[in-house]
Amino acid sequence: MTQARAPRADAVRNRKKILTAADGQITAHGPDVGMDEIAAAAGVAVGTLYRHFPTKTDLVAAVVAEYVARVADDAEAALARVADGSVRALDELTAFLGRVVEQSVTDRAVKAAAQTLGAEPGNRVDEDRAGTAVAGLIRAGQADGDINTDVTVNDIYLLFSTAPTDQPPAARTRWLTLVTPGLTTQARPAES
Amino acid sequence: MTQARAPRADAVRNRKKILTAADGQITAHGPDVGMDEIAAAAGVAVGTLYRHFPTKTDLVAAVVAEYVARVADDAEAALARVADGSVRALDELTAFLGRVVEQSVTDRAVKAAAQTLGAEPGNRVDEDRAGTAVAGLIRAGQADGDINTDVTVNDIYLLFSTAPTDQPPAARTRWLTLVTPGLTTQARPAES
DNA sequence: ATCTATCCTGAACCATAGTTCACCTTGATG
DNA sequence: CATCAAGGTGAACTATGGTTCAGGATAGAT
Repeated sequence: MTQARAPRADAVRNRKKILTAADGQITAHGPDVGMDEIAAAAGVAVGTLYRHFPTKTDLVAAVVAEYVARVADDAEAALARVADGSVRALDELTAFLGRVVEQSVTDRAVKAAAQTLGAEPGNRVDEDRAGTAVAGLIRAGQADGDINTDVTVNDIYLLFSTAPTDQPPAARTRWLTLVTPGLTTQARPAES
Repeated sequence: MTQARAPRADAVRNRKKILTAADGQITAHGPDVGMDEIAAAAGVAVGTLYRHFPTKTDLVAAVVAEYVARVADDAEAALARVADGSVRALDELTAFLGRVVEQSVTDRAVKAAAQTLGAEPGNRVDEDRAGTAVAGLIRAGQADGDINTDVTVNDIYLLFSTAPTDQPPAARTRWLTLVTPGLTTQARPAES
């Protein structure tokens, strides 16, 4: 067992700066930001990007992975609240969807970039975590009689992937209103 | 008044071939197909593309315009059928949405290309035609008591723009099922 | 049949953006 | 401190893809 040397402190710092900058730049200027611009935003030279991520695809994949992890955390927190019994599962699920759509300016840009570059999310672990949590929410909602019995996790994914991310907030809210009834057992009441 | 000379026959033919090829290629290989590939698919040299469309953006804009025109025709036809009184407006609207989602492999790719290149659709005329027709369908459906009173054309646009185009047919169908209840006054019955 | 304006061709040009690499800096270990 | 390998730098290289243009072909009019 040869003792592996620990990575240098500034290297760790830079890696973090790069990921943050990449996320920010992709969100702000779309998937086509140059590596140069990401590097500039991170206050680092281009070469440093390539030291940490062999290719742009890898960099984007890392950003996506981080995003997925955040979503997974969110979903698990929601499920925990439901388990406490303090809130209805349907409400929690709706709120969760809302939050995702909220941040989804990022989501869209990042996902688009990922697709364009053919990047694999890499850590399917977090994806599964999110899926499991959402499945729990759905089951709970069905037990309450609020969520339609034929609804599955795939349906949530489907809606996810079609969220109107580049639209203004009002449109995103409206979208959520329009889409929710398909999951529930209740008809949607007309708004004022 | 100087008499403008009529365009040559082969030029007209080529223009059509180019538009068809561009549509096909963009649909098949995404927005990033090269001009070379489009030219090859059209059986024409690159220079010819540039004779008809000064820039790639213009070419894409033209393709989008054609697509919009087709959708407008479809919507108007649907409205006409409703006016006959032979079909319910809600059914016709749903069917219309279904058809759009059906062809929307094209839609998505083309729209994405348009957005990437910042192409203006150009003939807002056809867009208005589609909008007017859809508005008519909605009004009719509301008169029937089938469509929720707060639904507007913008809602339809919103759903349009979020159609899961790159998904397999089964997913698209399911999506339509999930989304429709938001428009109607009825709750969705669970599927088998 | 001839003529010419219109149209087509495709090799070459150029701008952009990802990627490399030879050289310099610096954090950590002794 | 002294040392050196890990880390950082940024000019230069390269691949890709939109765009141009000088020369050749052809539809259509006379």
